[in-house]
Order: sequence, then structure tokens, then C-alpha cells
Amino acid sequence: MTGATKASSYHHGDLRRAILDAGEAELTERGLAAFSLRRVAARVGVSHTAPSHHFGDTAGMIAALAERGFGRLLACMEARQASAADTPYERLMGSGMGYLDFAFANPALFRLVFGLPKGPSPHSDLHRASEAAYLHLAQAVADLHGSAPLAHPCAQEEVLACWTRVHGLAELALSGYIPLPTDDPNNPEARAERDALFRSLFEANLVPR
Amino acid sequence: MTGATKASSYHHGDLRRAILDAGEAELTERGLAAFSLRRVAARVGVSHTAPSHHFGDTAGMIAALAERGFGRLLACMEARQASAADTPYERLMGSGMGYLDFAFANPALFRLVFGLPKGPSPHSDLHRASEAAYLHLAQAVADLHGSAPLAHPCAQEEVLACWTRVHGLAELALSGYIPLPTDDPNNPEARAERDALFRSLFEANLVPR
DNA sequence: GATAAATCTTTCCACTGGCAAGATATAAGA
DNA sequence: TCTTATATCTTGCCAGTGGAAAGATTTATC
Repeated sequence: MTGATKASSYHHGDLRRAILDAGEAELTERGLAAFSLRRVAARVGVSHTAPSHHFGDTAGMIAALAERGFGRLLACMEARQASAADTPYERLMGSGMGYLDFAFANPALFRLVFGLPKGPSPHSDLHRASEAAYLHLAQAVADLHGSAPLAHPCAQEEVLACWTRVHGLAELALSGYIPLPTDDPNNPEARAERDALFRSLFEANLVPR
Repeated sequence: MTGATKASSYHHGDLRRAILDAGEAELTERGLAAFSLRRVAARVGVSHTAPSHHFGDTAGMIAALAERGFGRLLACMEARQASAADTPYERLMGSGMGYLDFAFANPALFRLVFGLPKGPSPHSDLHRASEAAYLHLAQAVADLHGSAPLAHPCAQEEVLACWTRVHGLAELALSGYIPLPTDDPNNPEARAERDALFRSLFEANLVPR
């Protein structure tokens, strides 16, 4: 049988996904510092060593969560880009705002994703996931000049310039050093305010003329 | 007696400082994820509950380390600013490069400092320490225009524009997503390379004309 | 149907942070 | 100086954590 769910106690059927779901929820509710494999396992209703078979150890589970996080980040960027005005620059702005959407939607996951070292192994799933997100941004920047992404070393530096600006804003806002309202169904203006500040900081020219 | 050191087993004399030193060293050597109060205490040669009297609980000790971290950050910025060319813009550049010096000198401490939420209590030592570092940056930006720091809301946004750019670079570089050589006595060029990239990313104008 | 493999459980261990109670040093007051 | 109070540190304990080892149960393969 290939179904996704099982009632039997053994062989959950889709335990890997269930554990990742629970892990993400735990992360949202209790934060990374209080993260506990046992709690995650209990949440799913399995023994505390069950995750180890799928992820190895805790580090492996964290890495799997990070891989998922990169996927969510990419999805957020694509979603916002799709709803942006159809000019290269506005599409880039959209990607940046999607980046912020992700950071504000699950701060702990965002921190986990970028708290992990990139690592030297270029063939891991985590590496691939991060590469995909990077290429999205690189493409958006390349479209500004009508060139292929990463065609020129200079182009890469321009991507980094964009990336550092969104990322810096996200990090400092999550720490509370930049006053921005959190995502809140009661406050639909929150996102608009965030977007406006992003645009302003992104475009600011600080070099005295 | 007010001396700093004591040979007696009880009443260490300067235990608070000793524990913070050990904590910082542990942080450097093992990272935040593997941080252990017991290890820190053992390092100083004291029982594992000794720190609690000075810091309350682990969170209190982390906060104390963060406060120290802000102090080090400020010192790094001041040091680099002092050795910069005597123009407002070059002094601002110096502060930014000092920011990066701190991040690269002790990545784990840097992450700890900004991983902590700012918190609502405006009278804590941690809050004061962070405020001092912020004011340093705000002053450097204000000097560009010859005005007092924070005299105008617009000025504050300019400070944030600077801050997010340095901070984003620091975070992404520490994660390994921006290729920069680590601080290394064998490689005195590392810092120069870092400075050059910072200048380039900081000044980049990404808005299509 | 028998054998192999994958998946999950049970049991155990070293380690962690915090609490409570006790020991020892310094400080304060007579 | 002697006594009392306070600050500082230790010991002993506890629940909770992650990982290793070995066993149980289900699914896959031949």
C-alpha cells in the first residue's frame, strides 16, 4: 500500500513528514532554544528515538527543517514576485518582500535556516535548497540588465548587495531593533508598512554627493 | 578587602567576571548550541550552581554575555573609527568596518547578541548597552549632515539603512553564504578584502535609472 | 511461505539546568 | 571582641534531554 496514513501503531506511513510538521510547529510555538526531539516525537505520538531513523541525530533533523525552510522561503519569494507589477525592478522588489514575508511568518524557522553554516558538502539536500533560493534572487537581479544570472562576477556582487539589504532588515526587525508590526490578521496594514520601509531602506543612497 | 583575586576556595573574589570570561571562551570554542552552564562553571573550578547566584538562571547569564558583547561591538566600532581618515563619511565607514571586525572576531558572540530579543524593559543593563552601540552609529550618520543624532525621524531611517547593510553582510558572511576569508593571523589581507566588499555593497545603487 | 529489510519501541546511560538545604566566608553592630 | 546577619559557594537531588543498543513488529523480496 502506498497511502499516506496508517492507523496501525507500527509503520506510521508518513512519519518523516509528520515529524517535520511537528518540528516546525514546535519551533513556532516554543522557539529554537527550547527545541526538544522528545517533545516533537511525543507530539506525533511515537517514541523519542523514532526520529533518529529518519534523520540520524538532532543535527540531521535541524538540517531537514532548514531544507524545508529554504523551500518555504523560495515559495514566498515566488508568490510575491508573481503578484508584482511586471517590470524587472518591481519583480525584484516582490522577491524582497516575499523574503520578509517568510521571515515574519516564522521567525524561529528563519533564524534556524540562516543560523546553520552553509557547510562544504555541495551535494547535500540542504545545499541544493539554498542554491535554488539564491538562484531565484540572482535571476531577478539579472533581469534588471537582461543578462543571464551569474554571467559575470560583477553581477554576483550586485546580487549580494540586494541580499544583504533584505537580510539585514529581516534580522534586525526580528530582534526588535527595527520597529515593525508583526504579522497579524487584525492588522492588514502591517505588511504594507513593512514593504514601504523595505523599499525605502533598499533604495537609500548614503554616499554624500 | 577589595582585591580582585583570592586563593581561598570560598569567595572567589571576582567570580562574576571569571564566569563571563569562561562563558565567552566556551562560546568561541564550542558555539552557542553546545553551551553548558556546568562546563563554564567547571572551567572556572566552581560548582555548577555558583553562577546562579550572580546571574539568576541561564537566560540571565546569556543576557550578561550579550551586554558584554554590545560593549565589545562598540569598542570595535570606536577603534576603527579612530583610525579612519578624518571625514564624516570615512568615519562612518570605519564604524561599519569595526562592526564587521567584531562579527568576525567572535561569530558565536555576535549571533548571541543579536539572537536575543531586544525586550521591552528599557532600563535593563542589556538595553543600555545596545542603546550605546546604536547611538554611536546614529552619531556617525548625523555627522554626515552636521546635525544632532536622532533630531529628525528621517535621520533615524538613514541610520537604519546603514545598519541593515552592515548587519546583513555580517550575518550572511558568518553563515558562509558570502565568501570571505576568516580572521587569520596568517592572512593579513583578510580584513582588507572584507573592507573592500563592505564598501562596495554599502555604496551600490541598485535602482535602475 | 521463508527470509531479508525497514521501521518503530524499550531500556539504559551520561549529561543538563534548577531547586533546596547546608557550609563557609565576610560584614555589621553591640 | 564577640555575636549576628548577609553574601557567597557547595552538596545532593530531581525531571528532562539526546543517543546507543537491543528487541519487537511490520513490510518487502524471493
